[in-house]
Amino acid sequence: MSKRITVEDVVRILDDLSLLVEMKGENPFKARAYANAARTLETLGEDLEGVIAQGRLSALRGIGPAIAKKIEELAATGTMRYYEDLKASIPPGHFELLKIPGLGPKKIRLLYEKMGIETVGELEYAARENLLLDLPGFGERMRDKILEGIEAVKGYRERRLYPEALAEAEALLGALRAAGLTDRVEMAGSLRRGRETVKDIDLLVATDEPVRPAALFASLPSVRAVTGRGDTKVSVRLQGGINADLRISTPGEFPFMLHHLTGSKGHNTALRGRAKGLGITMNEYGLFAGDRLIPCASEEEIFAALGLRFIPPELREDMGEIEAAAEGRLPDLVTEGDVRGLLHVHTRASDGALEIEALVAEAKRRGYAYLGISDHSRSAAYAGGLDREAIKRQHDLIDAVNAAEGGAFHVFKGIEADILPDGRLDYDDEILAAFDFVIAAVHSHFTMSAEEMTRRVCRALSHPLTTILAHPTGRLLLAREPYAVDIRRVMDEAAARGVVLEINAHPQRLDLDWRHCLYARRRGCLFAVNPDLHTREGFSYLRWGIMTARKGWLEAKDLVNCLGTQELSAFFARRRAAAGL
DNA sequence: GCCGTTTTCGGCCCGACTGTTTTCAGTCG
Repeated sequence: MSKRITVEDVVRILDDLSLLVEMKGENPFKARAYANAARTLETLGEDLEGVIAQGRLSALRGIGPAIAKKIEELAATGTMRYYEDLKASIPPGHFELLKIPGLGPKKIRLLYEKMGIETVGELEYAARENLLLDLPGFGERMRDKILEGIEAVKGYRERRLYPEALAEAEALLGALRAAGLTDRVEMAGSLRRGRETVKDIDLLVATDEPVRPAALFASLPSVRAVTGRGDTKVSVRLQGGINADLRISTPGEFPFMLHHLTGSKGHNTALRGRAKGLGITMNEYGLFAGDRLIPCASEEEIFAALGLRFIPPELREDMGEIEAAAEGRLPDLVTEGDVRGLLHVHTRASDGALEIEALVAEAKRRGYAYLGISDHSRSAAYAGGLDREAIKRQHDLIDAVNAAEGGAFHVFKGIEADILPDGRLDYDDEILAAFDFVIAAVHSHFTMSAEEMTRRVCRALSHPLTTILAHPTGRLLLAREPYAVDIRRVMDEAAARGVVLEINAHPQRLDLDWRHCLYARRRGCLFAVNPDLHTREGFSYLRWGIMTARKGWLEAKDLVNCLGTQELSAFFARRRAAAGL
């Protein structure tokens, strides 16, 4: 019985094959063929197993007899011979080298053939020792760029995206809870605070008998190695490479330890300062008035003992939360349940996987009242940007869907319009005016100076038909730094123009960053937590966006997609009326 | 390796940028 192969597995392997073939120096069009096949499957609107069972694989665009045969082999046996062989013929470190900006399959192959470089470490050595300068295509600038890239890759290697770390942590928690050895088991650390990337997993258990939970934790199947072991703490490295710490506390000390391990460091320091002002000493074992322990059964009671409302973990970043809690002006943080609909949704008309009807069905199933469709604009050729005719077809379709829904559900007409290098939007005003809302987004020319980029984005914000600014910094967590831009000036401009700031909920974006939300909110900006979804799975991204909004102190009233259909419709209409176009 | 026919093999998306090449190759989105 082989492991069930998902379409995501196949897509990943086809993308790998594309890279491997290119690194081998084979026909580049063969590499592209694998990538094309991956894109087809990525946007497959039906069940892969069904397609295979019916022998229809090679009928799909971009999948011919050879690739179909390989996929069938994979589905039947769980492995693909060709892929395994190819992978074995290339140093495993070459995949990591691809993460260094400026290095692609060709240059990596050259480094390997001329210099025998297989890993990031070897490349760093060669770059520092000036050994690369003789290679064609490598000069001093390239050397500096490589060294910069290596620093970034090293930093990324230590961290994980939040959902990945959360899944690992939940599996550990589940195993500990299932064993029933402890009174309480909780996550702590940056994971509990909802940080966008996580360096290690912190877990905490309460028990009077620490030996057995410690032994259980150290022997879990997902543990690769035990890296530290004391009376109250076990440190391990998991199979996936991430580190996890289990702290063991007594039931009585649990709330204090939970608060302490949740952090942040800055929050704890500030809170200890407040305690000291009240004549109270605070550490991970308790609150003490002199020698006397102030008993607290929960975090709520700890905060109360310090004269504070409960501070949700997301806010514990030393951003003024203690003052706010003291003055009773903590925000009433938005929850997933406050969200009424999703904007920024892609369809098959550009690079999405689902048709509008399927998107509507899924949105209704999840209890939403509306969707805002926003495919890519024409300049995004690589993503299948819409031309005038495609827009017309889509609008006719949306009108038909809305008519059929009879008001029970609403689809808004939107577009994700590229912000061109000079700051203009990707269509003329006549076309833009046909949409209910316009999402402006930078998708190209990332390497401008901060001055130029800021001017570019601000010009787009000043367009009267711009409704939302998408992923304001363009970052990809653990993969690409934000482009150079004066984000404060961008937020000022958005506030002045009434443009909504997107909190892109894709776990690799989470952009606008929560650190900027407070500033923007004070300037009077509104926000939209947008899934930027291309697949059915994308519906679940909303969770990460809401987490980010909560870290940014946002309430339901700050988010336009917490408005009801009529109110949002009126909001869009006001924007368009003000544009006078 | 796929596609579409020019039914048997030639073309495959592309524009911009970067660094190094003085006419272009590789990378990126």
